[in-house]
Amino acid sequence: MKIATYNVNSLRRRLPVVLDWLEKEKPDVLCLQETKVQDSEFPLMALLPSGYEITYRGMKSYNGVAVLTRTKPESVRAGLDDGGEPDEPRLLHVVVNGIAIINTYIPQGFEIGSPKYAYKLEWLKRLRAYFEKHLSPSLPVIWCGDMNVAPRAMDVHSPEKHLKHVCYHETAREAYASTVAWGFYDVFVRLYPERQQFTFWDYRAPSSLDANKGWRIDHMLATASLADRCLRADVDVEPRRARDASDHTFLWAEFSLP
DNA sequence: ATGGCACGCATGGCGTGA
Repeated sequence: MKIATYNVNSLRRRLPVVLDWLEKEKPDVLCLQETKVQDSEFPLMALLPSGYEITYRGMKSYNGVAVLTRTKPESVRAGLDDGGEPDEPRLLHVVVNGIAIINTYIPQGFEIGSPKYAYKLEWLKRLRAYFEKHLSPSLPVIWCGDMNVAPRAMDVHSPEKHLKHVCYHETAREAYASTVAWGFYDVFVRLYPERQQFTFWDYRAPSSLDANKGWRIDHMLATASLADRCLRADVDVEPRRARDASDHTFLWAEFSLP
């Protein structure tokens, strides 16, 4: 099973990139974040010819997640369900081939000390509670998406400059690590522990891609039994170089299923 | 040290992203 994750930064703007990549890579599952489109405006007609089943939850202007699957999901959930703000356009949980796939767009957090940053930390905590409530580390589970956290110093260019950045601050890394510790393994890191490989390069420094000044903030994690079955994973940088590119690119992984 | 670009929108500037 091949599964990929991609922050599109507007699905409508990125349709050619997404359709090209589906055609080229033929994943079984593609998780998208920042679709930036409310459900009534979702570009279904453009995507259906690809043959994928499409599950989506969006809102106007911001956020929004979607999951494309070869087969119809056996079940679908959206948002956190602890009685707080469900924030559906940031979490889709589908089950495909008996495997739970959780696609998240973790809040970015604006700046340290802001209410948005507190919300980010709380969101990661609530997500761990979600895993505890609905899943088990002994089951095959995949969690992927735009986590807005660079877990290690090597996951951001110039880490010393970004100690107070909301995607690298110690408290963000700790919050993320605490959710991961529920029972997940980063499959890219397991395969390539020493490799520096970013998934995001800022638009605002047009040279960021050529200078490789990026961040690894998009992640693919799996519970133990599944992580052991991940034989290949990689980041496809080419779509970041394309015309009208997103500021993120695709991360994918393959699992050999029993 | 600062800002830079892209996107969406009850759009002609602003909020948001990271």
